[in-house]
Amino acid sequence: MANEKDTFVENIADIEKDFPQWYTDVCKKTQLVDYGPVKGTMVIRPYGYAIWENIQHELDVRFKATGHSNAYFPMLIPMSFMTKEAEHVEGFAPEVAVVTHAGGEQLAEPLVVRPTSETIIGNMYSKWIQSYRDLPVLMNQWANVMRWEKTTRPFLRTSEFLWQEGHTAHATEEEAIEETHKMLGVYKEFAENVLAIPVICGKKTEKEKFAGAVATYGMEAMMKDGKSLQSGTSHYLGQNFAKAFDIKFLDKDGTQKYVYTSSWGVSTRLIGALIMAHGDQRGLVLPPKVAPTQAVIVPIAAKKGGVLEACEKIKGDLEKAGVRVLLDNSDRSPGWKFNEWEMRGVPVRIEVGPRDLEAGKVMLFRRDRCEKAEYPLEGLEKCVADLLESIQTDMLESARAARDERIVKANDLQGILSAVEGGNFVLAGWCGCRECEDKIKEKTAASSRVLSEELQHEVCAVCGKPAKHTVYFARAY
RNA sequence: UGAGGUGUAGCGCAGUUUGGUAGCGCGUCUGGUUAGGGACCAGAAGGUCGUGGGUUCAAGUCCCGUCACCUCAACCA
Repeated sequence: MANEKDTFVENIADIEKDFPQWYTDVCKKTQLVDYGPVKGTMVIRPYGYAIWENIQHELDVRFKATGHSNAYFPMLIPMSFMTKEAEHVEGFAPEVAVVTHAGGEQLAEPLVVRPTSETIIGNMYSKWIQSYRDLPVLMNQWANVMRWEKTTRPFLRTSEFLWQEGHTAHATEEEAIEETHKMLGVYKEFAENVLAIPVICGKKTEKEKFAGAVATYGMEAMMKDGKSLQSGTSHYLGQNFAKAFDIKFLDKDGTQKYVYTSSWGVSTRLIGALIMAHGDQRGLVLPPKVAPTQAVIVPIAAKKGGVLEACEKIKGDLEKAGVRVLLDNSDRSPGWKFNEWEMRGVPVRIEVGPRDLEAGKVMLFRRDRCEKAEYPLEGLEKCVADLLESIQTDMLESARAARDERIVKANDLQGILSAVEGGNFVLAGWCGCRECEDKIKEKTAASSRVLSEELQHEVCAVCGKPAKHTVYFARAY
């Protein structure tokens, strides 16, 4: 519960100065999340979990529309599975948790708590896939995974987190690559239309690629302080896991072939992205499509005749119109409620008092712009529904405008450094070599996020040799 | 894992320099008046200062150890 005055900072510029602190304060004060008793774990509280449920729902609709089915695979993976794909085991070895004892005895083979499920799913796919008729296999799993991170932050990096991981197997390379791109496209559409977060998608460099993948594509979102958050990934795995797990099928031409696989995922980190992409000095700003409560009704002078009754009626009407609505009839003062629900990011507030009712009006407040205006009581459902819709699109537009303002070009190391220090994404030329990528990281603390689709530079910002790519560089969470 | 910081009432903090019996604000509880931006009045409860040891007549305060949390860096969804 919020006690003292919860204005997190005085003005929006100050958010950028002390953004990490602002972020942890918001997470706790708005009752999204709490720390668990085991270090690095988080408890997602009902308000936070409700956002996750809305995210799950919106994604499930999209996954089903693209032909995918949900399934569930075990959390415990035999150690021997993890070691079958060389790059994969090397990439994940430092952060896996291992079960060595169970049932009061030491296990003959230790079990790994899944950091991701490519291996155990590969193992099952090898049994399920025999013929070209079995392909493609298009599955998704909603699950928890565990990665023993050294330092943690709510939603952005915790030892255990919730996610979905899609795993598909295809007869041909083209089809698997197409799937990889298609799902990245699904993520992009979802991020922009549901989360109202504009994203930059593209291929990751070798250095940033998933352990065991042939190619990794990422979705990067800009946070209010200009840093980037990797919000989703889609991997083309080639035949790496097919060969490691012996996933073969008999093709039409009568020969045995390895399948081509893909995997893709987004996690509860998206909740962190929502907070950091839209939040302001008053706290959360949630886009209507994922807000647990889309409209809150605050009665004024509730004891006076008719006020509470009118609120109940408005609530019923809105519910009928499909709006997630809450009537706050607790005995707090109205001002307290205004601040509380603003802090928790509810998109629309409906103020109902005796004076309004007399005039046949109510006051609507929209959280994204902090604007208040009178609306007629008659036909209010329609007004609220329309308002929610415009909040949704306005949030995306203003986030996009803010982001585009902060994408700049640079031609050398100094240019990259001053740009990222100003909280920008930087487009710079790159020759393609690991040394230059490392040097940028070392000198500017910015990492390569994704490759731009078009080549916009002639030379590498570091070595001056001809540029092979234009790359988005940014400091990242 | 490297560097820095913080642990005192449910929450946020002061007190530590210069040792002398534990303070403030918010919240909570009781009663009442209120209500259009975190209301007001009156009363009450609540902590031995993260933790272990040491110095001292006396330790929240000084010394040594230890744990937890936070920030930055490194690593990652």
